[in-house]
Amino acid sequence: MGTLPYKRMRIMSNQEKETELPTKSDRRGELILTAFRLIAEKGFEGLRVRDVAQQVGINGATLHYYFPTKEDLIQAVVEYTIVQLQNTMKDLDSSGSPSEKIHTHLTRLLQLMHEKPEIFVVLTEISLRAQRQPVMNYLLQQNEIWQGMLAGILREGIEQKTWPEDLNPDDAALAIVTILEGASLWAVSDPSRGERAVNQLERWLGVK
Amino acid sequence: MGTLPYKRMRIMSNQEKETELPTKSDRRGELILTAFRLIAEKGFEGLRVRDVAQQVGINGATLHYYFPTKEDLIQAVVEYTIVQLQNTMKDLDSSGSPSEKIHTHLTRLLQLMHEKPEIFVVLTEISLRAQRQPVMNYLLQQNEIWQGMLAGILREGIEQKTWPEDLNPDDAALAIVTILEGASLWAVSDPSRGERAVNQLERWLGVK
Amino acid sequence: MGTLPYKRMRIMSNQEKETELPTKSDRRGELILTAFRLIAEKGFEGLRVRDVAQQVGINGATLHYYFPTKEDLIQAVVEYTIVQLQNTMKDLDSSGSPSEKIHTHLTRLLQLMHEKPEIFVVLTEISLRAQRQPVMNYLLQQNEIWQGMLAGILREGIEQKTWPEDLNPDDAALAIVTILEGASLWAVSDPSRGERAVNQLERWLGVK
Amino acid sequence: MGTLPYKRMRIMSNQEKETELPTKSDRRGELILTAFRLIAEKGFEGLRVRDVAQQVGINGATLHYYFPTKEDLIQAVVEYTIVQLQNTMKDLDSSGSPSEKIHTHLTRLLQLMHEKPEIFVVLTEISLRAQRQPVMNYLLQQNEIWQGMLAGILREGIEQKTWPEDLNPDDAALAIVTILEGASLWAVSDPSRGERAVNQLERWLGVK
DNA sequence: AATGAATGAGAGTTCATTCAT
DNA sequence: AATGAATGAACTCTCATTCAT
Repeated sequence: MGTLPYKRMRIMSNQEKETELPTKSDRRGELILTAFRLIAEKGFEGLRVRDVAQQVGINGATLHYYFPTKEDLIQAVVEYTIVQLQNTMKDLDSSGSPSEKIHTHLTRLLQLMHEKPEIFVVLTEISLRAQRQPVMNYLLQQNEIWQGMLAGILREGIEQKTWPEDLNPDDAALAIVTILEGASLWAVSDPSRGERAVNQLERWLGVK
Repeated sequence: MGTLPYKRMRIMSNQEKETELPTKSDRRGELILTAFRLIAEKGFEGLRVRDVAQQVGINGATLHYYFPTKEDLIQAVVEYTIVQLQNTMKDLDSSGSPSEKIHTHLTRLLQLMHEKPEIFVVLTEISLRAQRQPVMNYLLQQNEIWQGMLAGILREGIEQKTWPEDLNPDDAALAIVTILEGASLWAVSDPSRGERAVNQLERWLGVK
Repeated sequence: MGTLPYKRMRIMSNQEKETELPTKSDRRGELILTAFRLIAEKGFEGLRVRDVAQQVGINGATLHYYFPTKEDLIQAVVEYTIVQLQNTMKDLDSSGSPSEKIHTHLTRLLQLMHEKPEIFVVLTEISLRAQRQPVMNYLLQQNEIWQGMLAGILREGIEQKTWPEDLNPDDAALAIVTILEGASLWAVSDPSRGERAVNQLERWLGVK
Repeated sequence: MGTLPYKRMRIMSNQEKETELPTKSDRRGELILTAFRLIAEKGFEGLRVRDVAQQVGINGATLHYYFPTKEDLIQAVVEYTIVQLQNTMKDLDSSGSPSEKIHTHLTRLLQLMHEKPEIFVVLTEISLRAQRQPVMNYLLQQNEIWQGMLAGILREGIEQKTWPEDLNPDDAALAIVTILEGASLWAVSDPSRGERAVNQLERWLGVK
């Protein structure tokens, strides 16, 4: 099957529906988006508030009008990033067979990985940081919620004989999450990598 | 199967045989080890040459005698980290069935993840950085070599009917690599996470 | 005699009669009073126009409608502070013996030091600043006027044989002023200090 | 008696004997002295570490090599200032009648006020600050020690009938201290002020 | 009268690096 | 091999002030 020239199944893009965070007209949103982009580009290591301000076209002091400290700006980027991902979790609540739900969810994640690969790279940056700076625990919670939802669907599928009884739903959910975390690392430099790894995962799960 | 109270199969520890890089007596090695530890602890974002020097007990200026620039020190840490991992790749060349080779390899990796989880976290830091700073291409090459060796063994196993013909060895190798990369993210804060994910992987591969 | 549980002689409080500066309803007055309080609390070193505005409940920019510059605000505080003190100088013009005048005057000053100790601390801040920023010369003039009035009364008392002929009225007036300046330093943190020092002074002067 | 063209009684100057703090050759001392001078000149309000560094002829960053923070530098200035004053307290332990001790002590203080008037202005700055920043409590302790020593000598003099029995030694000591605190305020701009006030004080005490 | 947004100038502090010894 | 001292460049953040509305 290989690397698709991307278009598995057409699902309405996240970009099309989201109305959440930053409207282009508001400064706060611009700043978050710019900081987000710079983190994706240079990592936390290379993030400079002055660069963010400059790219938005405002004075460095003005940035502090919106975000008192650099850390506040980063926190906003974290929230923005998580919200982007939460949208893909809605599929797990939708109607359909367990197998379909998983497939739809993974498909949307891959689609997002093509459209906005930065999200996944930033996510990796954030995850690394979250283990050091306990302020970011919010991310860890979200991660567990996601994993829990996946395990629930797998459990449901086991009851319905979609998957064999000896499949451990928790471990399988963890494997799914882990593969996506691994894929996130390369989202920007080689997004097809994630796609191929997830394809293989889906074959193992038989959701495809 | 859950989280084993760690000891799957006794393989001689990496720590026991390695003689490679830093002998305790030499300053250069001490500095690399200390920088390595600090990167694991605080990320590249939080690495300060002054801290490295101080923890080794020397003056900050003296560090520059051994490593002219910070980047030189980082490069040495990268090499040290990769060497640690290369040791686990020797199993892939050893005798035994393809299935056994894969299992032995994964087992040694998990063992290392328990003994020196920092290696995996630093690896993630390095991988993120490698995509921005082309100086680190060496890492990417190693990654491809590893992936190629795994694919070769899988291909061998398919010929020997260990695995079905429709298994794509490249995708499966990528999935293995990807799951380990995902597990690396949590190696320090929750090493059992990696273990459970790899266990599930091994069940899918039937190498267990 | 020690520290009186304050109430030496009942003199109508300054607070009761003053009608001068800030009516509660006007913003300008509120700002002056707030700035005054903040200077007493944190010194000129710690005075921030933003804090003044915020405590009054207006925007920082609005403050500049009332006081174009920070220095203008400070000047208003200086005037407010001096006016508060000038009220105590009226006693020096009143009827009565020289000895009584001095006593009444000092009593009212101590009363004020208990009721509004901030005035004296701010006065010290201002006096220090006045020696550097010649804009504040007004304060120095007032100081000399006060000292002159005291010397005049002493001179009057010497003629009336209240005090011995060899008392230098100028030096004695200066000593009175100086002791009150010294007492001002501690007005907020320990107002009884000033009272005890002035009591001793009055014993030396025999006005008690 | 008026304002003497200064020379009451020749006492060996403090400057001549002190060997304590800053030798001109060492940077740390230079920085303290320069900061001290700048505080006398512009107050804490106007103290800028960059100015200190520049006047010493070093880079602003180098200052932080000696004093990690501005507050550390200020603390050193406080200690320097207090040490200067402590030298004058030695007279209080010397031999001689109570009256002579007091006179010698006050004379040395006036001498210092002429030679290094900045000490007294900085002292006033520090005293104001000490009531806000409890880190500076050391100053308050010194103040109480000084006052206690004066009271002790006065008490001794009362026993020896130098002073009348109804003199309250604590209040008189406080008055002495207070007059010197008041005189400190003008030490730089008009040092004769302090001299005249202290002269008057000495006449009241009869130590002259 | 009042405000949100913006700014320039500058504050203290950090950090990798250099250099004379 | 090692260090204390020094530095330039950069960093985040502060603050009085301005301006359009």
